[in-house]
Amino acid sequence: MLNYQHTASCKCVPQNVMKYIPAEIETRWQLFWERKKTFRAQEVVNKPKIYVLDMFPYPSGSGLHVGHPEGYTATDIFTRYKRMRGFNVLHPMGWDAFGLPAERYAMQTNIHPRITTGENIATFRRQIKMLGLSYDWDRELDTTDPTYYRWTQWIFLTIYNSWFDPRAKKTRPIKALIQEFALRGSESLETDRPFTAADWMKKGKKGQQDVLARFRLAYLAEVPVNWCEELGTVLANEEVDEWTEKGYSVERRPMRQWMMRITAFAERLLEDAEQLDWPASTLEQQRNWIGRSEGAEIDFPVKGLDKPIRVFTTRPDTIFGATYLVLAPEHPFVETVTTPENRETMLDYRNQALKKSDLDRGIEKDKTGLFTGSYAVNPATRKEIPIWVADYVMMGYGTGAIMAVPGQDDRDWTFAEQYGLPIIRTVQPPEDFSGNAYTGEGPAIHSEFLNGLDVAAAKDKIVKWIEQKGIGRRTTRYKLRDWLFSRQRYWGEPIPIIHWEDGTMSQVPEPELPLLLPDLKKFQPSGTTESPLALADDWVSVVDSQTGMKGRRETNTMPQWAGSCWYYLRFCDPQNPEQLCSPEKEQYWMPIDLYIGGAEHAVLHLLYARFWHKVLFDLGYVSTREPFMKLRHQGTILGEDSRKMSKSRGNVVNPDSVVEEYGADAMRLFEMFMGPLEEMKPWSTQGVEGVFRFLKRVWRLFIAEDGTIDRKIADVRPSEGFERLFHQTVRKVGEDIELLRFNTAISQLMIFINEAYKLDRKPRGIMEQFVLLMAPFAPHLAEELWQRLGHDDTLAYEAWPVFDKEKAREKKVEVVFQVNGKVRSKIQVPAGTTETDLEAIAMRDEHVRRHIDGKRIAKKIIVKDKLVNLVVVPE
RNA sequence: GCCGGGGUGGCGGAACUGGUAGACGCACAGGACUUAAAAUCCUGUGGGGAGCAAUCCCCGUAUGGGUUCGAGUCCCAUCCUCGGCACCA
Repeated sequence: MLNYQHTASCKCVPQNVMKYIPAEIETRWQLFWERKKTFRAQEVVNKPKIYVLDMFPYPSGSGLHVGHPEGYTATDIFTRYKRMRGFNVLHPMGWDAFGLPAERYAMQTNIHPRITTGENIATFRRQIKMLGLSYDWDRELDTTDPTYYRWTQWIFLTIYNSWFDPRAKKTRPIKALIQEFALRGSESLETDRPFTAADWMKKGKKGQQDVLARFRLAYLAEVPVNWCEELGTVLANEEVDEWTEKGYSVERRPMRQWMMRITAFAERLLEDAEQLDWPASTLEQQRNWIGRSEGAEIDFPVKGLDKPIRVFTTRPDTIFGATYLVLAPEHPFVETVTTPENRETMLDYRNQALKKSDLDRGIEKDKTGLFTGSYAVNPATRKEIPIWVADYVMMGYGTGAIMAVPGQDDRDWTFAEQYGLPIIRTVQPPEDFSGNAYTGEGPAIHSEFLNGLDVAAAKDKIVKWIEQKGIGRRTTRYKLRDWLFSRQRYWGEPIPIIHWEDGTMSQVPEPELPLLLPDLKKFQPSGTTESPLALADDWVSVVDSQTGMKGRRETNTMPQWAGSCWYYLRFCDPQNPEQLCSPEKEQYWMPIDLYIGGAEHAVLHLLYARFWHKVLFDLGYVSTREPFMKLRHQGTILGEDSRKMSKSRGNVVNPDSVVEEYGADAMRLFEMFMGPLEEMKPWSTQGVEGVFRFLKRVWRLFIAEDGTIDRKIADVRPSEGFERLFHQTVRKVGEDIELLRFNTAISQLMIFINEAYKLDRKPRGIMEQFVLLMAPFAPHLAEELWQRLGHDDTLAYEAWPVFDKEKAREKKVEVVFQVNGKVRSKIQVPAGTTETDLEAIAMRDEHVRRHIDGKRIAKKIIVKDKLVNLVVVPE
């Protein structure tokens, strides 16, 4: 049944073609594959599955870059190999097509982004098809297609309608929380503002929504954002660098924005990452980004105030050295603790700090700060310590307040020196220590009951003390912040929310999805901080048909990451009109067995997608904890001058011209032969010529000058040596593909060809099998040869050659004779020659004798099939 | 500064759990074919030295140490480089 769609033969082969002309062969086979749907994945069948995914591209106006085919070819080789090994392969491609460039182009030309996006996709599709990649094109998808973004919106609503239950460490429907509040209030949940069931009922719709917003996984909040005036949009912290590098400026301002509560998943994102087969550096980056740190929260009473200042520290053991407190400028206590005479300068200082982004604050080396005029009490020493405000403390991390311990912290030391604040060491530095703050290990000093304890023990003891006194507790904090989800753009998924005039909001009812983007007559920024959608009056204004209440649609759209957060799920069931993906198909195909894409997505895409996946997992829509089991990055391809490719340097290589000149097979082969997949490596035109020459050699080995199969390929028995090489080649190529080491697999194919050239008669059976080995790498050439060898079906599902371990074994091996570790002689012996025999041969060897004569043999090391090493000493 | 990856011929890169360093390709040189060139095929090619020669000797995987019969591979220190993070308390 499997091959029924492949059995028709292609009748259009011009049998007289004798030269290797890639353009001719390649277009013909690409057409064949397309017509026969050769690479269509089968629906759930009783066959091992494998899901191999490329990170889908943003179809930019400049077309495919040579970096794209690198990863795509790698997965293509892998999947073609797996098909031949009997796997049901899912290998799809699609377009991450929402994005700022199309919108900016629309603003300049007033051409709808849908049109430019469509054109760009057409270019990308053509270029990708020209490489002969074995995608199942029936599953092609486009994030800007309403039938796709309908489900992006659905997922948004699902997230909006969920909360994270810290007791179960799990996502639950918001309905469950509403029920709980109605029944028991907030009693079993930790919250700043607790309430009873009765309170809840009295709150009213708006009041209840405000409470729920504090729990929903998607929520609106007033947050300081990175606003880019030229782009007319906010940017996520992660995106700021990208745009500032391009020369855009970003300012800090508070805005009401949609956020996603990714922080609730920090621990799980960290924990579950341990199971993943990902590059160490990527896991490390994610760990870094999440930034877990263990420590304690401690309350410091404020003189003349009934509320204490709560600080977070990872070094509670140093509390006896806490000689002052520092609040972030944004800290809510700043106004209350600042004494009237300091008020004016303080407000001034705060306003300045607010304008700076975290980035700017980081760049400034000098620390600035102001004394508030108030004092707190160090609960350990019971001494009064001054409260300062300084912008080296960030509101977004910990509690936005620190206990400053200059003796053990470099930043605090610098600040303390600058403002003449006391410094007390509470950890004894080693005698030879000459620095300022000492952050290393050592016994506690000046710390009363902690004295003598090492850091870990002191931490333990002081935390117990703090908890006993009820002034704090052990906690874990994360650097990870909630994900700023809204963008002031037109070309993105509309957020399906309506804001009503009574201050409440509601979601667009599910049957009304997709909420389509309105057509705009003119593409221009709204002129306010809203997206251009605000200009579409008809679209924005809504009236509730039942109550007549007026409302406005949410005008923010989703970030580009949204569509790529779940596309891998849609590929499993791309046309399903009822569900984002049927559970049956999801269970069959997921998780992704191999995912290849750029390292630049190490934190952004890969973290966001994992987050959404976990929400969907908790709610039962997906069956795996993690989406991407094995991840690899392709290395950057540099220009021929070993520098980054860029238009300004004029070293950009265009895939179109490479394919035109050498063909897709040569392009594929070269990109794989350049070096290890993950490494950065320079382009080389001569290298392309080298692999092109190899392909021509393969061609000429099979095809005689008159275009028929070369008569040297005949039904003869292979020599033992050639047969051995063949079996070794099958083994090596198979192993290397499994390990994604394509460069060494190709070199083995070259070795085989070099040997085959030396033969007068080439055994047909082996040569045909060799064509199959070539197929994943140079599929067009392989198909062509396969057909000319008399097969009338595609080789895509031919069984991968098997090797015989016995036949691959070398019968003779070279053994080296060393004297004192230096190679003095080499001989050929039958494999398996015993140690005793080896020793005897070595002792007779004239080269060996020359070096041992007149000396005493102190030691003999003999390794079978490898070497004999004689250690001699002067007599 | 911290974390992670990596330094191998003229170049891209090979080298299994420590066991012949430089596979394969590029470039280069010589030869064959050709009127000639291109293409193609064959041979050679880490550096230095001795010899008419077959051959032999020394050095060599960033640097300096160490472990070992034996180190590109393991350990320590240093230098360089790429990537990430960076007032994260």
